[in-house]
Amino acid sequence: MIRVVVADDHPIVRGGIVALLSAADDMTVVAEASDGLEAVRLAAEHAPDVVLMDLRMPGLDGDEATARILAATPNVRVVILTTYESDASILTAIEAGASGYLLKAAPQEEILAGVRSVARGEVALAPSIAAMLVQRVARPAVTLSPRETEVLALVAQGSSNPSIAAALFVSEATVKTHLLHVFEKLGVNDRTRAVTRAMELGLLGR
Amino acid sequence: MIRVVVADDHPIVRGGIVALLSAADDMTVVAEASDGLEAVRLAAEHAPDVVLMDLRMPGLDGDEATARILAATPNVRVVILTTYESDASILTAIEAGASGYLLKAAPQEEILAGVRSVARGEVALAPSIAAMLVQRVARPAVTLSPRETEVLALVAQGSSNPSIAAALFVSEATVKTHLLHVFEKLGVNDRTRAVTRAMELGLLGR
DNA sequence: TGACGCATCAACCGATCGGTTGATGCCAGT
DNA sequence: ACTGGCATCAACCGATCGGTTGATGCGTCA
Repeated sequence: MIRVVVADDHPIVRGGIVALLSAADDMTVVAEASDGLEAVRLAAEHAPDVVLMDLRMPGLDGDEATARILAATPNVRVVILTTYESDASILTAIEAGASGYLLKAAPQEEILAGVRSVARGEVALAPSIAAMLVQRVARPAVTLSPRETEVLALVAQGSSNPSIAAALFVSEATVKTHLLHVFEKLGVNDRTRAVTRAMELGLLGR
Repeated sequence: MIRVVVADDHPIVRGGIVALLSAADDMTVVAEASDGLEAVRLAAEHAPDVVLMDLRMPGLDGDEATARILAATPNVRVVILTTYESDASILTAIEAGASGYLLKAAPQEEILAGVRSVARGEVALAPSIAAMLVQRVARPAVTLSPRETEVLALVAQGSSNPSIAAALFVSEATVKTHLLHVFEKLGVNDRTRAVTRAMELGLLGR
């Protein structure tokens, strides 16, 4: 019997997940959480086999909750179940130690099979996530340095190079250098496209 | 007995919705659709009291499906049930004739109450949607002309004014004039902020 | 008819941007 | 010690951008 804690901030979605798992002969839902912090607390309290958790929740997101759950209860395995998110957020969850990443758009049988795999100690990835990881290994992702990200975020707010320089207590030449590095990394030629491209890649918040 | 067609492309979410409605004494789910086209077909076939439908679905989105359902079966009422979307997409659904707009994050009782209101001929709005509509009436939304939108989309792709002018077979002065109008309307001072602001407002696709 | 929104266009000017060509220094890893 | 990434900085220059000040013409609506 696979013991599961379910965490999702949408009650109607959580209801659907609980109903699906409860109908399976080999699973039982031992607790339900509506945010990341509650998921961490219930995992510690119930020591389930699997925490099945959304990624985007109020307060504490699923990736941070994953890290905390695994730090506190290393025998628990975490499966992320979410709508498609950016490559960057998927990778953050996997780097945090999630053993599975499943999509809500998947057929119900695929979600059940994923939970079972993870309970057996395997890794379960939705096919599109697996494909993304394969591609990522073949061609490592673009990353921006913290400073580059900081400068680009100010660009996205409409700041000019001189005003960014003033805000960050550096010279315009420094701002410009950071931006040129960003353009190189993202393969773009101007600030506006850099912003939209970074958003597409999940490197800049929306 | 309120007869409902449920439309959502995520099987696990649809399962949660169906479970919730089926557990209510006064509701029965007469059919389930996994996309907008199927919702239109099932509404015509079953003539339910209410179609409870997601907004963002493959093939045909909920707003277009709403318009088609109402054109073909005017006695059916449509309730949109979705995660939060942009103000613009909410308005499009309401303009298409949806009688309700509910959020998946809502408590289950609120979703049931919303469906009952709509079945009675009333309008059901999630509180945050109602608040947005009130604000919208008090302060009408920004809109961009088709040409302004076209120019701004090219800006978002990193095109310079000269290249936009060439692409659209107009002069640079025309491009610049459109952009200046966009800046005025959006209350911004530069192209980059215009793009991000328009995305925030749902005026430019992501 | 007049007003408004939209689309189109021009010229001038200062500010900003992007590219280029360097440079220094710090830190971490091999 | 060396290398690479990151952060910082400068000067010059041409291209682009944004603001300003106009203008015309079309279609729609009251």
